[in-house]
Amino acid sequence: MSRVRLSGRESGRSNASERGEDTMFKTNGREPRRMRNRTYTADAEPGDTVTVAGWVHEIRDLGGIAFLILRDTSGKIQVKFEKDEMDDDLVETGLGVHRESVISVTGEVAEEPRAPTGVEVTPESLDVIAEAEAQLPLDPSGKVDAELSTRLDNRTLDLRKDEVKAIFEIRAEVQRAVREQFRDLRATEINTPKIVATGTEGGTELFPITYFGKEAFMNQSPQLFKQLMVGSGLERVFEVGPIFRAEEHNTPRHLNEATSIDFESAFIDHTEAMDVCEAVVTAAYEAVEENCQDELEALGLEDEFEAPSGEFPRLTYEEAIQRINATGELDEQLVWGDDLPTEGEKALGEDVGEHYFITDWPSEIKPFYIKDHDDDETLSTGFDMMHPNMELVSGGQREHRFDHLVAGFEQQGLDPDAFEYYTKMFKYGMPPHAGFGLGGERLIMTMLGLENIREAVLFPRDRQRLSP
RNA sequence: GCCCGGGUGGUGUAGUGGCCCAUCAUACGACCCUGUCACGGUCGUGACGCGGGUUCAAAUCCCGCCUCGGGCGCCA
Repeated sequence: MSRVRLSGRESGRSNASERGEDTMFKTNGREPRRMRNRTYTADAEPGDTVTVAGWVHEIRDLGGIAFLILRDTSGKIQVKFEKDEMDDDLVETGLGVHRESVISVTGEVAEEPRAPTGVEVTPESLDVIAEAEAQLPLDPSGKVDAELSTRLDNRTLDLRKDEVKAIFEIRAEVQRAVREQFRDLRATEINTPKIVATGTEGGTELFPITYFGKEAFMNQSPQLFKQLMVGSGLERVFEVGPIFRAEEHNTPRHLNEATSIDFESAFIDHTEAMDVCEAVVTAAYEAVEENCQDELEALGLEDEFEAPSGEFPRLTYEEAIQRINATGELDEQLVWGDDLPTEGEKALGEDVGEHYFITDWPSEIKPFYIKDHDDDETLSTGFDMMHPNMELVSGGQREHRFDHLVAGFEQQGLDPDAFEYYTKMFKYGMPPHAGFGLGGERLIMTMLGLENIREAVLFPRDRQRLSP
């Protein structure tokens, strides 16, 4: 039986124990003495005398002998109590703690084939650092399920479960890979304001706030700011950051605070933006496949997980509605100009069976800042990138010509003056540019087959949830 | 915003008018058990979201409220 290993650490990421001793509790000389030489359970080697610290996962008392399973971020280790041969106080303390209490145990590690991980610790001393209450609001050992709502109310305990922790390790890896891919493409990471004076499009619901007595809003997208930056000396930028939407929807795929992965570049067109989009999503999958095998295993996905290979099919809007109509899944046939209903998206996704783009949308159903085709102004350069189950990305070539931009505002019933901070920069040399916004949580959700987008956020904000 | 469906011990559930001072699992408490690994065994503690109504009788039916989930619309 193989030992529980430190998640992901052996696959290229830095490992404290490889650099020498555990540094986590050594860098600060003011840490309690007993923490300085703490050893991760996964690093406890037979013959060593170690101090391991973590949570009491389970106690199995067989009478004359008892086992305490101690869990930390690296895995679990068995602590053995032989009652006749050990100090009574030590036994009483060790076996008297409630599950999920934090303890530290110092003792010798021995090879033991009968132990779950092949090694076990015989305690010489034991400290109860933080006792947990007897009744827990959810069961971190996973023997009894908890509903999502209960889990979100008790996220700390929820993330003591390997399969939940794995989602966020993977999320971190996705964000790392995405940043690396953007950096490889010479894009500069930027951070734009989340408190703004005006919305991006005006149509979508915004969260109003008071800003020193003035009306302000939480930003629903970095769209306008990232466009302003392609005209700057940076030329090509990306941002991974929060967006806020006040829509009162109640679905497993919407959040009121979400993470948007945004990209925008000067001197590229919408087809090149699609190339970047494809590269970024593929890079995220490949990084997870390469560096997160333990996490995929914890989620039971080790066999089925597969990075997309090759190019994503690019369907025009017209082809898309024809294919949807051909599936016969919809009661009414779609006609040119219709937005794609959820049911249609699903039918098409099933038909295509992989990530794909929908291009050449009718101009009228795409936002004003998306450029129309030069040879056909009824056709937009806007594109969506779809996972078979849902929309992940929206992007396009942007309107960089001042006159056309202002006309677009007016056509959508927006007051160009309210956006003067934005439009005026189009008078001083704005290059042609394109980009996209990718829903970070939707990427994680579809990648891991999560049933609810809230599972991809530590502390989701939805229509009814404002805390924790 | 419109529509639909839920809320039963700490947690997850069974229970569609009387068989329910409510089922099962897990947790918790006590006791037994020297190799467990979802340890096992015996006993015990613990719940019908809130308010009102119908009825001889309500967890169960009705109304309001609170709360959770979902469908549609919408969605960078």
